[in-house]
Amino acid sequence: MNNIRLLLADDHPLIRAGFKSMLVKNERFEIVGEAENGTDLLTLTAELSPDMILTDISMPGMNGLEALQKVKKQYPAIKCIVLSMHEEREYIMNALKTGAEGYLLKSIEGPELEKAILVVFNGGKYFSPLITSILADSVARPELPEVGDITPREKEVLELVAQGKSTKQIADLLGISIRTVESHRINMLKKMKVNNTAELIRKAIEMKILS
Amino acid sequence: MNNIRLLLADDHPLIRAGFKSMLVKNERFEIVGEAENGTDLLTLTAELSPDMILTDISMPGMNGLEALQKVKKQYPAIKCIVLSMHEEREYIMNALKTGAEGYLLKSIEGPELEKAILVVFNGGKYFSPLITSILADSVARPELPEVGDITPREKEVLELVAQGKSTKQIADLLGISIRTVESHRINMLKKMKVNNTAELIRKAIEMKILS
DNA sequence: CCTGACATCCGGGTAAACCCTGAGCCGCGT
DNA sequence: ACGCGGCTCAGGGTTTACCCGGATGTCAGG
Repeated sequence: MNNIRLLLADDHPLIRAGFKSMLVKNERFEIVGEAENGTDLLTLTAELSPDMILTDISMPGMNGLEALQKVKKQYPAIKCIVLSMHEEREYIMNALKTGAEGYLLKSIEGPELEKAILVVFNGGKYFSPLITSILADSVARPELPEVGDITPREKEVLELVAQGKSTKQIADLLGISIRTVESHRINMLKKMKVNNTAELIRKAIEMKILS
Repeated sequence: MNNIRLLLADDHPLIRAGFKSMLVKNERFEIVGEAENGTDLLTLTAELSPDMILTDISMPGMNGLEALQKVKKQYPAIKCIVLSMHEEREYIMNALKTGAEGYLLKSIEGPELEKAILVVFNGGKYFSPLITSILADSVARPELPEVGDITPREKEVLELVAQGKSTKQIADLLGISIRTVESHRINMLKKMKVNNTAELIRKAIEMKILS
C-alpha cells in the first residue's frame, strides 16, 4: 500500500514538531511539507500535491479556512483535516462548510490522530468524539441561528462600528450613503439575532468575527 | 557537565511531543517526566526533583501558576519557565509574581528554547523578545487612568448592556430610572474614553472587564 | 464641621439608532 | 434567461442613545 503523503500547516513550529513526532511512528505517513500560513499552504499544495492536508484554523495572514476553501476548489480530491483548539460550534460549522473531512482538537493523542487520518484517507469522515457530541447538541436544538455568514462589506462596517465610529463617519469612510451603512448594520443585527449594536459587538467577538 | 533534568507540564500530549522533539536534539537536555496538570506537576516534582520545570499556564484542575507557586515554596532551587500562548500583560505579570525565571510563547522555535533553558539553568532569566517589549511598553506608558475603576453598579449595568438589553429593560431589572442607567453608561463612556456603546463593549472585553 | 470627591440618582432636549417598506444594479450559477 | 444574493439607496416613522444639566447621600481629610 502506498504511503499517505501529508501536508502540515500550523504557524507554531512547536505544534508542527508535535504532529511530526506523533506521525513518524507510523510508516505509512509521510510528511511532505510544512506551511506556516494560508499562503504557504496554497503554494505548497500546488507544488507537492499531497494526499491530505492537516491544517490549523487561526494563522497569520490568510487563515486556514480561507486557504482550505481555495484548495478544495482547485483540488477537490485532496482530503482535509482541520486541527483546532476551539470547541465552539461556529468554528466547527465553518470548518464543515469549507468541506473539511475531519475536525480534531489539539488535545488529541497519537492513536486517535492515526485513526482519523486513515479513516479520512479511505474516504470517510472523522471528528473527535467531543466534536461529535457538540454537533449533535446543535442539531437537537430546534432553532438554528445559522449565523456567521457575514458578508465582506458587512464585516468592514462591523469593524468600524467596533471602533466607535458613528454611522455618518462610516458612510464617509466607505464613500457610501448613511442609509447603506444602516442597512448593513441592521442586516447583521437580524442575522446574528441580537437586539442592538452593543450585543452585536459582543457576539461578534464571541464568534471571533472580530478580534 | 551534567545533564539538565527537565520536567514538562502541559495538558496537551501534542504540545509535550513538540517540546520533546525540539529538546532531544540537544544531549544536555533530559526530560525526566511529563505532567498533564498542576497536581501531577507537584507529585512528579517531589518524586523526580528535576533541575527545571517547563509548564503551561492553563491546565485542567490546578493551573500552572498555582502549582508553580507551591513548587517554588517547597523547592526554591528549581528553575521554572512558563510556556503560554498568551501575550497579555496580565498573564506575564502573574507569571513573574509566582517567581518564574522565564516566559516563552508557544510560537517559539527550537534554538530559542534551548537558549532560554541554558540561560535560566545558569541562574539567569529569559523572556521572549516579544514579551520583553510588552513589559517595556507597560512600564514606559504610565497607562491611562486605570480604566479598571468601574464601580460595582456600573459593571452591573455594563453586563446587561452587553447582553443586548435596552436602557429601559435595564432600568426595570435594576429597579431604577432610565436616566440613571444612562448616567452609568455615559460615565463609563467617559472613563473608558470611547465614543459609544459599541466601542465600550469592545474595550470592556479587551480589558477583560467583560468575559 | 465642611468641603471636595465620588457613587448614585433623575429630567429635558437633540442627535442618532432602529425599523419597515420598497427599489435598482450587478455578478453568479442552474 | 432567470433567480438569488450582495451592495446600494430612500422615505418616514418610532425608539433609544447621547449629552446637557442638577440632585442626593456617603465618606475621608483638612
